[in-house]
Amino acid sequence: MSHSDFLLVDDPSAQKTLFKKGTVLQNKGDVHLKAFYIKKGLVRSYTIDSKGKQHVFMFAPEEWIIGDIEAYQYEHPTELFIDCLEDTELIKLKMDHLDQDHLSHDQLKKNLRLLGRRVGLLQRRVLMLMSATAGERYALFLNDYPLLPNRIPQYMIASYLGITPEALSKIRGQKT
Amino acid sequence: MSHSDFLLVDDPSAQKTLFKKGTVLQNKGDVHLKAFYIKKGLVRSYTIDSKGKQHVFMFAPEEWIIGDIEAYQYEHPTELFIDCLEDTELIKLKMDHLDQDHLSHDQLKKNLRLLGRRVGLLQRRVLMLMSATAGERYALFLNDYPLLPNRIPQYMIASYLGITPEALSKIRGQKT
DNA sequence: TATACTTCTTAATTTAGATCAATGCACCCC
DNA sequence: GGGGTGCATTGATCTAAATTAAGAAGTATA
Repeated sequence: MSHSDFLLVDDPSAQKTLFKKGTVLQNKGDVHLKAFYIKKGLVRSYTIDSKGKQHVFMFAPEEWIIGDIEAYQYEHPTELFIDCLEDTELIKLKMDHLDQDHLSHDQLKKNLRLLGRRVGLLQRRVLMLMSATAGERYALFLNDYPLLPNRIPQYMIASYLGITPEALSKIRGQKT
Repeated sequence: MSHSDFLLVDDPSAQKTLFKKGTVLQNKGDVHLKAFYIKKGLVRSYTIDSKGKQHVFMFAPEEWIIGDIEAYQYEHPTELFIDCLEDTELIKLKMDHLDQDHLSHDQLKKNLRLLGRRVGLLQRRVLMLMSATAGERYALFLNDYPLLPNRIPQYMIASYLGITPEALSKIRGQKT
């Protein structure tokens, strides 16, 4: 599940930078988006719906890439906020690093594998959201990301799972 | 939203075939999976959960590609059934058509764009499943796929949206 | 034409999880 | 050290949608 096979971090257009916890990397409505390759730290993306409620779309720890591929592909302003949950060192990448002309055959193939894994992850998430109860969701999360729970506040995990913090708290309580 | 830019249908390894409505193209547990490019007709993929309930993962009408990229990427047997909702003419593709060595630079780039769109679609679906009410889900579906509802039984649309057929029926009733 | 599926609708009941509300703990900083 | 502010827990209520159950309407089969 690691993204360490992503080599484009050597891209000359890349700029490596350090951000404090809480820094907002992307706001809803932004255009000309970047993607972020996380060297160290933890970043998340989320939306705010019409009722003002936050929904975590994904977490990106070390070696992950985060960004709004949807907005890039369909060429509209992003719906996603992205911010740092920890002090984070990351590399900003141009979104078109995926399919730029100058990329080598091997780089394109690596990117295809990367995107394929992203599709796989999202497929699992969709099926989970359609069929799993709150308890099952948390179990799947623990299974998929055994190291993350210690680093993320529970209300954000709940948001990622599509349940309320209260519901998650109850599940964890009765699970002993 | 069309996939007409997918040119690999000229792949010499491709075999074009005709299937009757109801034909099962893929069973849960299958390995060595194919992908299917739909020339004419309508195909769907779905899972059956632990309680025996079906969940439609996606519909593929003309010019779409369907297959289990998740199982291919992570190299395990598929969870998805795939079957024909109409008499269907399709082209079977090897799964590694995505990143095969012999592909040209342009073909790789086309495939990247294709996968990028798939990621975008799934992102929207995830956010929808996390935040939208039953009514909102149906409205989004009508908006995204204005032509499909006439071709698909309502209980399958409900399944795709993550709601029951009864709930969808009520929504449609009071929407006049 | 009759018979049997399949799909859709409608209504009564139940339930998982949301919402609302109160309390308890940690950390912060000033 | 005292007073916030943010987060987790617990319990009481509420609600959207699931479940259950019946029947209606359409379509295919024989």
